[in-house]
Amino acid sequence: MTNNTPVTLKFLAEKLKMSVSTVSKALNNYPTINEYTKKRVQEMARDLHFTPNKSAINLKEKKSRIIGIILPNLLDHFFTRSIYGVEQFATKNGYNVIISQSHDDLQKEIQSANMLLRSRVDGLIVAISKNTQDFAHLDQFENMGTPVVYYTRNPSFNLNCHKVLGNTFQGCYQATKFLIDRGHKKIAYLGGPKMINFTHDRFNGYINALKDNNVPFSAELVAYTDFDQENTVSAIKNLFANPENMPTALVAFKEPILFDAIKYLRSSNHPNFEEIECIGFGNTSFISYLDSPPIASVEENPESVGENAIKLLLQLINKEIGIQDYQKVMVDCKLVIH
Amino acid sequence: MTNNTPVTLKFLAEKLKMSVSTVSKALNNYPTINEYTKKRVQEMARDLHFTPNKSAINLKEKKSRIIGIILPNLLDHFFTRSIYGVEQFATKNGYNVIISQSHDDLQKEIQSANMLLRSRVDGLIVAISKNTQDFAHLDQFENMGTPVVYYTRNPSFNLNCHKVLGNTFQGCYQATKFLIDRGHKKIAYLGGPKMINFTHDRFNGYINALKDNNVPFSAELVAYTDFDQENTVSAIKNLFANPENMPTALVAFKEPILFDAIKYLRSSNHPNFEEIECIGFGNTSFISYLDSPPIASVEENPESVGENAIKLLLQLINKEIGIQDYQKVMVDCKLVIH
DNA sequence: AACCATATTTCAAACGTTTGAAATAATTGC
DNA sequence: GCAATTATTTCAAACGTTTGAAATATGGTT
Repeated sequence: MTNNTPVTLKFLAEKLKMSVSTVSKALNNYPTINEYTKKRVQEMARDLHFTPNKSAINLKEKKSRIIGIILPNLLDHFFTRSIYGVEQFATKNGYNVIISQSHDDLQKEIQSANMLLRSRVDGLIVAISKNTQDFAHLDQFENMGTPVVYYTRNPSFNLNCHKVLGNTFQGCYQATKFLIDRGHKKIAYLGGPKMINFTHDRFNGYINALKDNNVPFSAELVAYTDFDQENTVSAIKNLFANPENMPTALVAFKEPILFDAIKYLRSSNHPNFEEIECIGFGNTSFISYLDSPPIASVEENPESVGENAIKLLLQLINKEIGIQDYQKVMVDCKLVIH
Repeated sequence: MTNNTPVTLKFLAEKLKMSVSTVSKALNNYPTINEYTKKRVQEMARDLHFTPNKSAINLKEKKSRIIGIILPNLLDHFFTRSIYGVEQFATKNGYNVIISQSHDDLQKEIQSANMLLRSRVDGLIVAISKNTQDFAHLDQFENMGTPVVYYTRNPSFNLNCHKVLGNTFQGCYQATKFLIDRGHKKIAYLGGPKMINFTHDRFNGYINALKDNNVPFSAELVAYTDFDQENTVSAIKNLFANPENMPTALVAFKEPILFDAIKYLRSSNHPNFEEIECIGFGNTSFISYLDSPPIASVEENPESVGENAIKLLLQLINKEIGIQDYQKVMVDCKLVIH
C-alpha cells in the first residue's frame, strides 16, 4: 500500500512525458497551457494523489500563508472563542493558523516566537503573557517585515504596535451604570492582577460611571486579586469588612473570580446575601446552572476580537495598511442580563 | 529598522568570506569545523539575528518536525486539556504542533487533513468528527508513510489503526459500582450521541456493573441525548416518568448534560430531589460552584490521553513500532468524590 | 514554400538548506 | 625539506516548486 517514490511534479512529468514546468503550469491553470494538456495533467495528479509540498512552495514564494498565534493558554474560554474568529476568517482567506501556548511563561513565549519565526509565518497575533516586559522576541517579527497584532493583552506603555482590544472601559462602565440605575450606592469593585494592563481600564470604567452619576467613590470598596482562590476570598473579606460601608453590589474582573466571591459570601452567611447584585466579565455558559447567578454578565465578544485581529493582520500583510501606521481597534462589550 | 536583505547562510558566508557549507556546518556544530571558525560564525549569526528557514530545512530533510492535530473543537475542556499533554511532550522532543478544528464537520475535517498533508506533518493525532464514516482523507497519511494515531473518538469498526482511548468502560463501571455500593438499586443511565463510538463502551460499563452486583437491569432507566438541552430534558423526563420505577441515582455521559438534567429535576420539584445522587464524566472545575453538585465525577485524565497519543506517535515516527503493527492504548479513568 | 502570428512547451535559475566527496591547508615525522 | 597524515574548507548536487524568457510547434496568408 505504502508508496515509496513520492509523487512530485517531476514524477508526474515523467509519467506524462512532458516537462516539469508544463505540469506546474497546468496545475496552476496557466492560460498558456493547452486545455487538453491541463486535463491530462489534472487527472493524473488526482489519480496519483499528488499533494503539493508546502515547504517547497513557501521557499519559492517567500511566504507561508500561515498565521501564528501566541496566547497564554487554551483553557480560558476567552482565548478559545477568539481563536474561533481568527480561524474562521483566516481559512476563508486561504491562510492556516498555528497556535502556540505560552502558559503565561515568558521563556515559553520566547520559544514559541522563535519557532514561529523559523516557520516564516506571514503574520503574528499575540496575547502576551502576564510577565512579558521585554519585547525583543516579538520585535524580531516586525524587523523582518512580518506584521504583529497584539490582542487583548498588550504592552500598555508602547504605542508603536498594532492593537485590537476589548473595550473593557466601556464594558465596565456599562456594568457599573447598570447597577447604579438599579439603585445601588455601594458598589464594590474586585479587580484582577495588576500586571494585566487592562485591569486599569476596567477600573477607570468603574470610576467614571460612579463619577458621571454622582455616586461617591470609596477606596474601601476596591480590592484586587489574581486568579487564585484564597487571594480572592481575602479580597472579598476586605471589601465586606466595614459594616458602615457595606456593598450592595459587586463588579468583578472575571467570572471565575466572581463565582469564588459569591461562593464565599453565601457560605459566610452574609446577612443581605440575597440582595447583593453581581456582574462579572465573561458570560460563561455555566451561569445557567448556578443557583445564585450574577444579575448580568459583560460579554466580551471574543470571536469579534479575534476576527478584528485577523482582519487587521491581513490588511497589514497585503500592505493595505503600512506596517508602521499603527492601528488601535476597540471591540465593544455588551451587557447581557440574565 | 526593517532589514531588506534576508539573513541567510549565503549572506553570512559573504560577510565572513567563507563558503556556505562552512557556515552551515559551523552552526550545526560539525566536528570537522575549526573551533575558532565556529565561534566567529556563531557570533555573526547571533548578531545578525540569523533564523534558519524551516521550509528550506524541511524540504531538504524530508521531515517537518511538526505534529498535526485534528479535533472537533477547542471549546470542550477534554480536548484543550489533552492538547496540553500533547504539546508538552512534543515540545520536549523537538516537535511543534499544528492544531486544526473540524467543528464536527466532515468537510472541514477533510480540509484540515489536506492542509496538514501539504504541510508534510511527520505524524497526525486525530479525534474524528461526529459524522466521519469514510476515512479516505485520513488514510492518505498512512499511504504516504505518515503515522496516524486516533484518540478518543475513533473509527470503532476499524481495527487497522492506532488508538489511544480513555477507558470509558472502566470509568462507567466504577461510577455505577460506586452508586450501587451506596445502596442504590434504581440507577438511571443517560447516554450520549449514539454516533460517538464510546457511547456503547460506557453503556457496557454500566450494564456490567449492574450484572456483577446483581442489580436488575431495566430498559426504562436508560435514555440517550445529544448535547442539545431540549433533547436532554425530554430524555430525563422519560427516565423519571414511571413512579413504579423511579431512579434514585443517575450516571450521565458528560457533565454539561448532567447539569442540564439536575437543573431540570430541581426546577420540576422532583419529590426526592435531595436524595438523588449523580455522577457524570468530566470533573469540570465549575462543580465547586454548584449548589447541588454531583456526588462524584469520572475524571478522564485528558492530559494523560494526549500524552499517550503523542508518545505512541513518536515511537511510530522513530520506527520503534512498525506502522502496520497497530496498537491500542487504554488510559484509565479515576472516580473523584466531591 | 516562405513568412508571420499565435499557441504551446521547455529551459534554466532561483528559493535556503544539508552533506558526502573532493580539494586544500596545516602539522607531523623522518 | 618532503612525503604522509590529519585538520579544515569548499564544491556541487539535491530537496520540490515557480516563472520569465527562450524555444518550438501549429496554422494561416500569400
